[in-house]
Amino acid sequence: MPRTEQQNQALREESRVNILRHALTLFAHHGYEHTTVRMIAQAAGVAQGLMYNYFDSKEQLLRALFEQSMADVRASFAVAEAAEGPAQVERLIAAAFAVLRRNLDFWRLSYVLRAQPAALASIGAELSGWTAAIRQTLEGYFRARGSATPQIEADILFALIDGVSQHYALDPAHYPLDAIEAALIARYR
Amino acid sequence: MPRTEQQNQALREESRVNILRHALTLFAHHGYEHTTVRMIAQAAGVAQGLMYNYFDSKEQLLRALFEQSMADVRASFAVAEAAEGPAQVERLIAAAFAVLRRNLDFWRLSYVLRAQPAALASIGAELSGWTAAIRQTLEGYFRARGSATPQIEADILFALIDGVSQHYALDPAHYPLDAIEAALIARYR
Amino acid sequence: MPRTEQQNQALREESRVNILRHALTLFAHHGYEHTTVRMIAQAAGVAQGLMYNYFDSKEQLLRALFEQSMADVRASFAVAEAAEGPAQVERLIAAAFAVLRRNLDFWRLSYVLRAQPAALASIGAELSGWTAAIRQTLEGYFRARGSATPQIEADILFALIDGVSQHYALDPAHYPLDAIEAALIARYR
Amino acid sequence: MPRTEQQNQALREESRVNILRHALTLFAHHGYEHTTVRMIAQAAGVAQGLMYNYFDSKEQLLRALFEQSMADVRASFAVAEAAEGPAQVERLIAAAFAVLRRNLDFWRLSYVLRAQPAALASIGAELSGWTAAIRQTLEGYFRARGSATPQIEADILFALIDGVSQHYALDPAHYPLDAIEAALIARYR
DNA sequence: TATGAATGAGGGTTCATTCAT
DNA sequence: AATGAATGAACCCTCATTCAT
Repeated sequence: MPRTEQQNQALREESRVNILRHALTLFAHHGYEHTTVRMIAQAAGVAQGLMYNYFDSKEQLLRALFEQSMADVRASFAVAEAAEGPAQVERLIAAAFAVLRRNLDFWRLSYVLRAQPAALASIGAELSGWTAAIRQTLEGYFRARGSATPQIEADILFALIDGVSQHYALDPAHYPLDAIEAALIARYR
Repeated sequence: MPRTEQQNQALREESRVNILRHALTLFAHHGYEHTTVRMIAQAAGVAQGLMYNYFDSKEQLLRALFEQSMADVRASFAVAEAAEGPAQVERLIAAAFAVLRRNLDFWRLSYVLRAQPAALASIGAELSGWTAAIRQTLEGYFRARGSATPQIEADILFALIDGVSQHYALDPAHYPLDAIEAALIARYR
Repeated sequence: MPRTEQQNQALREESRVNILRHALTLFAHHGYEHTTVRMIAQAAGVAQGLMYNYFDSKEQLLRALFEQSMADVRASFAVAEAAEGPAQVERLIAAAFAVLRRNLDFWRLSYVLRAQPAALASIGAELSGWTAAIRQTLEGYFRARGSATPQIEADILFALIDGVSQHYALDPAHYPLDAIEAALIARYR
Repeated sequence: MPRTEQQNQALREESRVNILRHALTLFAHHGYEHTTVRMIAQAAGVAQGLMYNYFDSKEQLLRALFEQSMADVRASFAVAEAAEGPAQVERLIAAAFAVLRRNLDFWRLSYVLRAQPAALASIGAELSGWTAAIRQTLEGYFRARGSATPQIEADILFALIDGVSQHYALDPAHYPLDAIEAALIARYR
């Protein structure tokens, strides 16, 4: 007897997620170009062709990966940002690093994509839009605080968060993210 | 009549530099993987095979490129850092951005390489060592100023400079680097 | 309650015929190579794997298809040929075109197979044998009529019927098959 | 020292023609789908990749092949048609079979392409246009002769030539093309 | 020194076929 | 009997590299 619709859906979802998970890790660590479809299949423990049951191409896999991770990140950030406490800037800093810690491989992947030619970099458009929005939020916070140059202030803090995030992503085991986070929050209080 | 030894050497050097220059631009803009040997040859106006007279492989070309650019950058930085003025930290900030402006393509390339698998990323070892040294220098400056947490201070400023540099490299035409530089120098005075 | 043996057999036969019918249409219109097993399954409204319950492979499906259609064609032809009337050649011409009209897709398929490599073309052996027999029959007719070169006459008429059939198969909506048939019958009376 | 421009051009032309020739034979005998790029390269005695120095894709190779052969065929036909003699229809018949004999593989290929799905069949558009023109010419001849139904006459002779050509192409060693040609010429005198 | 035609390993992708249910 | 997720061989194609000139 054939599997039920439900069984099939479960099987499919499992395979899809399995492939996505391993693809994220590999893309994040080896880059898009150096990750072959064969590598992903091997890491996921499936045949090479299976990927094409779920994604139209390697690039579509990357896209799907990005969309899903992006959704995760948005959600993570919303939760973190919604945390208690009066001070906006501090909350945003904490939220950014919380998201970074929770989605490290995705963050690495975003740095990989940033350094890509237009075609692939376009995948990061959503990310760029989102981060630009964060920068904008920051600018609003600084303006509300009465900063004389809120735009510059926002650019600076944004670059700072991005720089710290990238340094952390390069070597999470040794980078003193906690201490830096505390220092930044203290400084921007 | 055959060329003299000297003429030959001049020719060789010219070809070598010609190839290196175009390779840097292409690698910086399209990434290492998306830059083909044919593209470099075409941009440089020479035959594909010529590259192999000067470099053992595409990767060796990248290595050579990196070494030479790195030397340029060191020199640029040394000059900038040697500029007059009492304040160490400010001088370093200014030097960093001066180098960034002068070596934009190299800087882009370094961000491209950061996002590469181990094999290629190892090329950036020299850069890493050098930037670590700068971070160390920064730490010394902060210690000399009597900072309570010079290491954290150094990490923060270093991340800040790196973040700003990267944002500038992504869109130099619109990024307010001058204003940010001024603000940073004022802040760290 | 399980199905009776008879019900099962009916089901099987229905599925088999269903698959064969859709395969014929697809092979005839898209060619053997460009018709995927998935396409056949989809057209027939069944799962891909089902085909393998009835046929050992895609090629065996083609073979079975050919056998069955060939049997249909033989029967059609026998009926048409058995029609009243004295004149043998005319009757054969009319029979040939009647069969062509009734089995257009099979005819298309036979032209597709003719242009195939040995392996697949061998499937058409039965067809070739049969058509050779028709040619032989024609030769007998011409001999009976007292033709000086019955073999050549047979070859010519056979080529003529084949050529007309193929041109008709390529564009049945516009080809004046009726008029041509009438002209041929008049000519060979 | 590098090769001269002329030497290079000769090399390229030789390789191009070499590949085209073997591709024609293979396509004609095995069909387009069953001829792999590897097979062509092997038959031509070159590396698989070389084909792509001359043609953008396997399909473009087919196109180029078709264009060139078509030009040959047009020329052959023009020469044959220009031969002495008053009678138009006879001359055309003779020309058609002369071309067939001289370009047997191309003719086979055209039958292969006729049985292809739209995408590839479109390659044969030029051939179709040309043959349609011949049919039209035939119609003119019959009209000039005072035929009551020149269109039907043209269709019939055209189908006849096509049918004979195809039967000859299937088995040139045994098909009595000479005798058939003579018979046809006699009949249409 | 310099050229560019030629090579072939390895990439992404398709699809006939298998098999657990 | 029937399903469709999974398999993997083989396809077309790219591109770093070689080599005769």
